[in-house]
Amino acid sequence: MLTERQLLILKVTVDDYIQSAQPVGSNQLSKKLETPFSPATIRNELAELERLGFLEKTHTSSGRIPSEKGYRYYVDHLLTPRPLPKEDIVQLRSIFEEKLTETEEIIKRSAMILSELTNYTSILLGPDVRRHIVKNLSIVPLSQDTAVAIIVTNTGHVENRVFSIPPGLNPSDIEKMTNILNERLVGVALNNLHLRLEQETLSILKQHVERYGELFHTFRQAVLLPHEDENIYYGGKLNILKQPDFHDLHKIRNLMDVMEEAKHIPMILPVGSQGLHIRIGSENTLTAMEDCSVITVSYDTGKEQTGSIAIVGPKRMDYKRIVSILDLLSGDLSKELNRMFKGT
Amino acid sequence: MLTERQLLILKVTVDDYIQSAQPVGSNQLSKKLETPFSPATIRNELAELERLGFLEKTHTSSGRIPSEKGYRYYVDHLLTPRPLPKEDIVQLRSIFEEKLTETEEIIKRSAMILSELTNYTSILLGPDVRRHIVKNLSIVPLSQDTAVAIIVTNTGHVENRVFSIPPGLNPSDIEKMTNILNERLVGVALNNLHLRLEQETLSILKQHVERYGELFHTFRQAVLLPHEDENIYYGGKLNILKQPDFHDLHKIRNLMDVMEEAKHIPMILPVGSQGLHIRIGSENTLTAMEDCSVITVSYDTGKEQTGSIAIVGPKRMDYKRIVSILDLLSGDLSKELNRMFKGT
DNA sequence: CTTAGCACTCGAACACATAGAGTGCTAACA
DNA sequence: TGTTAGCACTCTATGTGTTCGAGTGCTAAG
Repeated sequence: MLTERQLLILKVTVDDYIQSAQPVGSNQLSKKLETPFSPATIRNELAELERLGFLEKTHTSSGRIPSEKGYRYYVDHLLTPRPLPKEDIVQLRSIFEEKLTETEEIIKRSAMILSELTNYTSILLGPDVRRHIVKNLSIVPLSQDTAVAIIVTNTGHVENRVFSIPPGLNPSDIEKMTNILNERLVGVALNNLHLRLEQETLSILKQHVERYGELFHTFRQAVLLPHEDENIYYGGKLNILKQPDFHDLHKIRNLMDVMEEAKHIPMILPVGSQGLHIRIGSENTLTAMEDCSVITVSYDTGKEQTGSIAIVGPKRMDYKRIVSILDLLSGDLSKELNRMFKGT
Repeated sequence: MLTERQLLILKVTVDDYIQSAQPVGSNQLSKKLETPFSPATIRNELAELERLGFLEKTHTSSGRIPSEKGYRYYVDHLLTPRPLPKEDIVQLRSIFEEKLTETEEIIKRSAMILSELTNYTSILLGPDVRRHIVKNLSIVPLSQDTAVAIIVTNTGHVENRVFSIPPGLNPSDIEKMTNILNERLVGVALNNLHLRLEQETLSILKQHVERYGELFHTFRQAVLLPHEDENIYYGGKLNILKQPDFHDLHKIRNLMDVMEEAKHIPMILPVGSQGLHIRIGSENTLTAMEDCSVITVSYDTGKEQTGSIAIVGPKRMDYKRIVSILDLLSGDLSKELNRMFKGT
């Protein structure tokens, strides 16, 4: 068990290192502590903290830096979230100032403000498109052999895909098909659409639409998969380059690569989980992120749908500040989005 | 005027430096030349080429590297485009293999393939959305007070925007409005839409739609500006980090910053111009790009619409190869897109 | 005009010395 | 018994000197 003084020294050490990015020595600490102990005393404590695995040295005669275990302890027990400065709150709230009408816009904007405010990279995931509810379906013919299928969801999201239509098809058949689709599929979630399409509409189409087979087939193909990556929004991708912790070009490239790959996103932003989570260094599943810390938080958009936010920075991240910021934003975002879609 | 031999030496020097990124010395050149002159002779020529401003030294006793003037001369007079290797052609043509139905998809894919093939960054600009022709307009109500306006263009592009509707409006009025808009605005280009909206539809709406004022106002607001930056596609943004020429993190950040800013894009990709252009180093308008060369080419999509492609790399760029690649791709792209939209 | 020869220059790599920040340990102190 | 002053020690960062090699410019001979 750590003594009061050890806790204090650990806290101050981590705080100092987070702020300065320089190993912290006993002299510095001695000056900084409220109850000033001599450097020698502090050296003893530092040695003990190192023995316990909370601190590390970069080389034999250097000051101490927090180990991952140290950061973890700091985050779990020593984090005293202080209220955000007013100007930060103002800037965060500015997201909702200009009445944006689209979820997408608000999230985009949040990503930008977050990265400005934190100087780290922000990744935001919008509510899962696949759970949106179909509000309207339409088919607009473009040429002899192509048409565009448009699906509007309850959130105002619009999916659209060009598909080919069998040449020489009777235009009224397309209209009929549109009507049938709307009758049967409005109210269905996008991820069920495919299934329902066959169950509910195929037999009816058969009765009313000539050459339904070809048309149905290409249409079905078109609505098969919503673009999965268009739901990810980034802010401050280049902020990584600002961090003194990252100097190895190779690692930077790896990191940026991983973050942009849509397929890695679920590893960074655990989709299901609620609340705020902090992953430090090797606690991240992706090895490219072993030098990073990631703070994630979920927000909800009503109707049991959630989105999530991640801030990616160095392990030497300003945890206190980021936690406060994310707490505030996730709340605000939830409120705003719920307000927007209360009537849909 | 340069002698035959000087031309040869200049060409080989540039080629060699492009390939190795190392200053080129007289010994190396002597070995590499077909008619082998002694290093001493070559030194004399190099000195002359330097005096004329085509070559530079990094320090007094180093080999030579091309100056901007040198690159310019090389590009203008010494570039002998050789046919692309087969595998490159195969990879380029693979863009059109899987029959993509949307312009956007094809361009996205081109950006990716280009960056893979060149190891530089590619920026592609799609055909100017504002010149697309309205094919269909529709309004889908989402809730009591919001609706989404959807505009489909002849290219299959779909613009959509959520806007608010005055509460308590008669739903049939929205339908009426949609009909009127379709009657009057189909066939109009997006950039004229705003003007035509007022000229053609306002008076008719007045007659048929109750409380047309509020509805018209918010709808008008919604279709005001298409998102201008959604027409830019990047490939291999991180390839910059691969180039040995770029090591200064600060410059890299500036460069990447500039490229991602939509407002700078017109400076990189001159929208109006036809054909292939090469800008070397300080020939670029943006100071952040003074260490880069940019090769741009336009492609056409029929109906007098054009898009453009840029490859951004170091001044020490493989001009020969990139020019060949862009030549081929712009042709293929034009053909394919023209084919796709011949019937619209 | 070409080239061999040569003195010269500069950068990269390496060894070495020094200063400074920090440590651990011991012994003295309260 | 906990705290602290003192001291030897360690390691990094910085600067200096040396050497090696690649490359140059110039001169004089071919």
